[in-house]
Order: sequence, then structure tokens, then C-alpha cells
Amino acid sequence: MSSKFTTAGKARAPGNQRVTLRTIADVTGLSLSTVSLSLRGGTTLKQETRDKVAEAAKALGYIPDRAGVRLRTGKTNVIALVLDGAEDSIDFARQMIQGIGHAIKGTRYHLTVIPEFERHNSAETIRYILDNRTADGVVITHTSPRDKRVQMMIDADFPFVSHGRTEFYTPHPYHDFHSEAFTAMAVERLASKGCKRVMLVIGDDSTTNYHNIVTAFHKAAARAGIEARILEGTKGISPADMRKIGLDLAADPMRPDGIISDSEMRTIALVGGLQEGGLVLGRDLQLVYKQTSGILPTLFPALDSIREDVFAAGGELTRLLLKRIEGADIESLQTMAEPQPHWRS
Amino acid sequence: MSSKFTTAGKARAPGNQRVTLRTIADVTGLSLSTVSLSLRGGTTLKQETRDKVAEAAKALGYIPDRAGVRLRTGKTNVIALVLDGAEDSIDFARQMIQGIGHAIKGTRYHLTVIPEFERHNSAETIRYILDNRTADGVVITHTSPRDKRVQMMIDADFPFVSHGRTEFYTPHPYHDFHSEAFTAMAVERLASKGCKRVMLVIGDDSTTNYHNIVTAFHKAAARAGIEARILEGTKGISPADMRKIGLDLAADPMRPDGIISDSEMRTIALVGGLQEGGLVLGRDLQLVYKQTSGILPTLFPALDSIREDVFAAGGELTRLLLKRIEGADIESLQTMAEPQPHWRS
DNA sequence: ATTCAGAATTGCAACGTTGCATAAGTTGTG
DNA sequence: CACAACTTATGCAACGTTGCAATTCTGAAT
Repeated sequence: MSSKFTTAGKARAPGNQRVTLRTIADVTGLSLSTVSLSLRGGTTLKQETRDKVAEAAKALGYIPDRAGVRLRTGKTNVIALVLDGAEDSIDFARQMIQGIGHAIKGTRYHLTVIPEFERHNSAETIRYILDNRTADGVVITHTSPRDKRVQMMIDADFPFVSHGRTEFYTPHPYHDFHSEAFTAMAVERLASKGCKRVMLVIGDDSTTNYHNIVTAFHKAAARAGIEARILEGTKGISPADMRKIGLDLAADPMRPDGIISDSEMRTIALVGGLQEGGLVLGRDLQLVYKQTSGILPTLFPALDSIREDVFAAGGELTRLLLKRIEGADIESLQTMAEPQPHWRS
Repeated sequence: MSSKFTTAGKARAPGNQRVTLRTIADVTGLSLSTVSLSLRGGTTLKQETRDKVAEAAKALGYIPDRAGVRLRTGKTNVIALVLDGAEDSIDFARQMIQGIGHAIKGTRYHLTVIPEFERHNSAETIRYILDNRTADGVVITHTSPRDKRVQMMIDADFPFVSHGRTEFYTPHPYHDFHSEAFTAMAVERLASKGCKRVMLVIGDDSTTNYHNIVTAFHKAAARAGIEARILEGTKGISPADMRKIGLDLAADPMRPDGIISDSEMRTIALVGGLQEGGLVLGRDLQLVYKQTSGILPTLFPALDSIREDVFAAGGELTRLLLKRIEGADIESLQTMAEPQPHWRS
């Protein structure tokens, strides 16, 4: 069990120089090149040599210098997450980051996060990443049908993966929540509860997601034979205004008997208003919402929801991206996440 | 207005090599060293030379190579955020990241985020950062009185800043929410509303924050002449159980007439239970909670709260850390954030 | 013209790594 | 014993940057 390289025990003793390939070369009596080659799994080396190097590296606690590798190879071993400022989906950022973090655990990759403060700057952000060689690949979220960022990275042939599909002709890696399935499920659920007039509450009309949901909504409503209505103008609406809408709805005799909400933030505000208006959800009005955080189930334990697992999405996006960086075939890097219904009662 | 270096117009034209110091040297006819020196503001250079270099660099769109700089100087130009997995404070991660992101905007720093999945691994995380030279400095949150991570970084003389104070003898940079002021404000508010029996609902007892609040709570209650009680055992409690507690309290004739809650997640669950139990907050029971996200004010517009601005905290932590990295005197790098009360009606 | 001080610029080495071309070492063959 | 044909190991250059020691230039004083 004991190592041949006894100095190694105190590998990180104070005053010690950093352990580099040079150190290992000196200790083993091999050349720098050999050590480097060996550590990278050079098959032309004698097994004995490889073992010797591996042992010394381990004993000395060798960790490849990122700057050295990066300078020489151009590989940053970093992936970048462009963090959208949207707050619709509560806890989205944290879960996404955790998901990515979990997926890169044990790899040589680090995660750098680039917050986006204003959506219209998105091109700038990508340009920065491209110009500065910040990362080997990028994860973007809240993708739109003809997303500028996607276009830029396709043009630059730069590895990326989007959370959300696009309408570009050139294929690219993506992972997306199956919004159409979500919508169909929600409509069917409401229909099965006897709803006749269903309203869809949906926000950011710039995302692909929006279009998918709206289309699927009309289709599903027609199929179920119920009246479909969309609450317009909720893009960037304040919670207070959303609450007001709920309050007004509660007082409206012509109000819908079923609601589908795809944003947690808006759901909270809307339900707040509805309840303040005296409605009892599940009795006076049915509602299905898209759930991503643990908060809403706590808050509204009796409400139906359909879950999107953002943590899992982060993991999947990362796996796709890493494969893309390694040069995998793009057609194989497009996956969907199935909605998970949680019906109450 | 037009540049002397007309080739520069298409700086990023396809096929062009990356612009390095060498490129600028060739274009200006100066030596590599001179260009490097000039760009770093070498004062021994003729003004004319400096202008020439600056102009060329700009025209060519020169961006220093991070790997080159890092290899040569050891500076990573990265700061790392260790992201605690706690969910008590809704939207904490996102706001913290945005705050840091905003503060490093325009600097050469990048932000890498290292999610922590289990609190007891915190030493490993820090060791990793130290061993891998991941960053020039670290931001940690959810600090405890004798935080292992703090101890490690002090020992290694590694730049860091903590969100939260510690009890170490050796001073270190921190920025902290003034929990004592928060608690005192909350108690006084409840007292002024006529409360006689106040209960404190508080979670993670490993943080310094916890101790500060508990101590301040007893002190403030004594001063106000009211009965103080602490709800024990809520560390890591599930929202469902917390809700149950609220429900039970509602039915308890001996229940407190005022509640202070320092966690948004627990506030939501607790209030849910209290309301389900038929209580009307503000009438049957007073409550003050610590607010960090925009969600609770939407949800409970009538409830008193005291706000901690996490975005601002992220910014402040970053400023302190950067100063620390630049070698500022530590005593000057300890700041507090004042609570912002939002009393309703 | 020569010397000299100071101003301005430059060459060199190094940071840690990898890829390629080359050099040794080893066996087998005629 | 020479030579081919492997197998195994190494030297060198380069990635882009910076710090230092050394060089060249300038102009004034002798």
C-alpha cells in the first residue's frame, strides 16, 4: 500500500512548489513529454511506465493546470449558462444551476454563469462569450422561434444547447419541455371536470414555448369541444395587476369555469385575486398550473398541477452540450421532457 | 476619425487569426514587450507610442487572452460563488447571482458558480477551489459561527468574503444582514400592535444568523415586556409539516398573538395552515416576516414584512471581495445591511 | 567628436501544457 | 553482423502573456 515516493505524503506542505508535470518527471526520472503522454493515456507507452507515472501523479496530488491546458489546446473546460432575468418560473435559476452542477460533477468542467439583465442585450452577451472565448459551450434558456443567440452561435459554429426549440432550418441541440403535451393534458383534465369555458393565462409571447402552447390550446379545446379563450396582455404584467385581474374575474358572471396557467408567478397572483374575490378553487372554478418549484404545492395543496423538472432539464442540457462539444451528431442531441401531471383528489 | 490601420475594419473577418499582442506589435512596428507594457499603462513609454498602441488595439479589437494572462500571472480573473442548497429564502440564488453579475459588469472578472449539494461537504468544495486554483476569490453564504470553510480559507490566506459574520478571532471580510435590527424592529412592531405573546419561527440553527436572531429576540421581548417563545425543531422541516403546525396553532386557544418568521418558505407554509385553520391574519393574529423575494408581498399584500435586499448584498459582497483581492485592509471590508421595514396600514 | 545620463524600447525567459518529428532501444531476419 | 521493423521514449516548439535585465536612442555637456 505504501507509495514508493515517500515525499508525497506531504504533497501540499507549506513552501512546496506546485506539482506540475515537471515534478512528476523529476520524481520518476522520465521526461516531461512521456509523463504528459502517459497521463493522457498514450498507448505507445509500456505498461510499467504508465503505472509508475500514474502512481507518482496520485501520490503527489497532481492536478493539471487549467491555464496551461487552455493556452495550449484552446479548451477552456468551462460551460456557460446565460441566465435569463425572467421570474415567471420560481426557483428556475437555482434548479437549473443545480442540475448543471450535478451533471458536471466529476468532470473537468466548471460552470460560469452570465446573468442577463435585459433581454434585448442577448446578442451582446453571446458576442462577449464568443469574442472572449469564455467557454467551450453555452446553455441558453427561454428560447424564441428565431432566437438571435441561436443564430449567432450557429453562424459561428459554436457549441450550444437551448432549453427550448426554434424554427431554424439548421438543426441544433436542444432539450425542451413538451408544452403541447402539457397543454393537452391540462385541457383534458379541465374538460373531464366538466369545464365548458377554459381560459389560458400565458406570458412571454417571445418564446417558442408560447406559440406551442397557444396552438396546442386551440387544438385541444376544439377536440374536447369546449370554448377557448386566451388572456392577452400579461407579458411583463405586475403581480399586483395580475391579482387585480383575478379579483375582477371573481366578480364577473361570465368568467371561465376553468383556467390554465403556465407561470408560477402569475398563478400565485391570480389565485390570490380569485380567492380574495371569494371564489373557492376546485368548487367555483377549476385550475391547472405548470409547476416547477416546491412552493406552489405547499401553497395550494388542493390544486391540480403539471410539473416540469428543471433540475433534470439542467442535467439533460449539460449532457447534450458535452456531447456536442465532443463532436456528436447533432440530430441525436434533441430531446423532450414529458410533463408530469399531479392531479389532486 | 478614420484609423490609420485600415485593415482593422474587418478585424474579425473569417480566416483571420486571433488578434494577440503579436498582431499589434506587427501592425505598429513595435516590439511585443512594448505593446504589452503599453497596454498595461507603462509610464516609461512616450505618449505618442502609447497612443499608437491603444489605437491599434482598439481598431483590431484586441482582447487579452485569459489563458495567457493566467498562466503567466496566476490570476484567474474569476470569482466563485458557493451556492448553498437551502431553499428557505425564495429566489435567493438568482438575486445573489444577479447582484454579483451586476457588480462585475465591466470588469475582467467572470463568475463561476459551484453548487453545494450537501452542507456537510462544504470542506470538500473549498478544498477543490483551493487545490484547483479555480478562482481569485470566493463568496460564501449561510455562514456559521465557526464555519469550516472560513477557517480553511483563513488558513490558506485565500481571499474570500462571507455573507454572514463568524466568531473567529482573525478578522475577515464579510457583509451581513443586520438580523438583530430586524428582530428588534419586528418585536417592536408587534408590541405596538398590542401583542403580548410573541413566537419566533426560525430555521437553520447552524448559521450565525440564527444565534443573532434568538439573542436579539429575547432581549427585545424583555425590553418590550412581552412573552417570548421560540418554535423549536423547524430545521429542515417539510412545508407540509410546517403547514400542519399552522393548522394546529389556529386551533390552539393558548396560541401566540404575534409571530415573527425569518424564512419565506416557512412563512408561506405556516400562513397557509393558519388560514386554513380559519384565522385572519392582521385581525386574529399579527405576523411579521423577513422578505427577500417578490412573491410574498404578492401573496400576502396585507402582511407586515422586513426586507433584505439580496441583489444589493451580492453587489456589496463582490465589491468587498474585489478589494480584498487587491489587497485592501481587511478591517475596512466588513459591512452590514440595514433591514427595510414595510408596514402595511 | 566624445562622453554620459536619462528616456525609451526591446530580448529573453518563464508560466504548464501538448503534438509532432525524431531518437533510442529491442527483436527478429537473412 | 548488418539491417529492417517495431516498440518505447524524448526534444523541441508553440500557445499568449509579463517582468526584468539589457540595449538603443536622444540630446546636452564637455
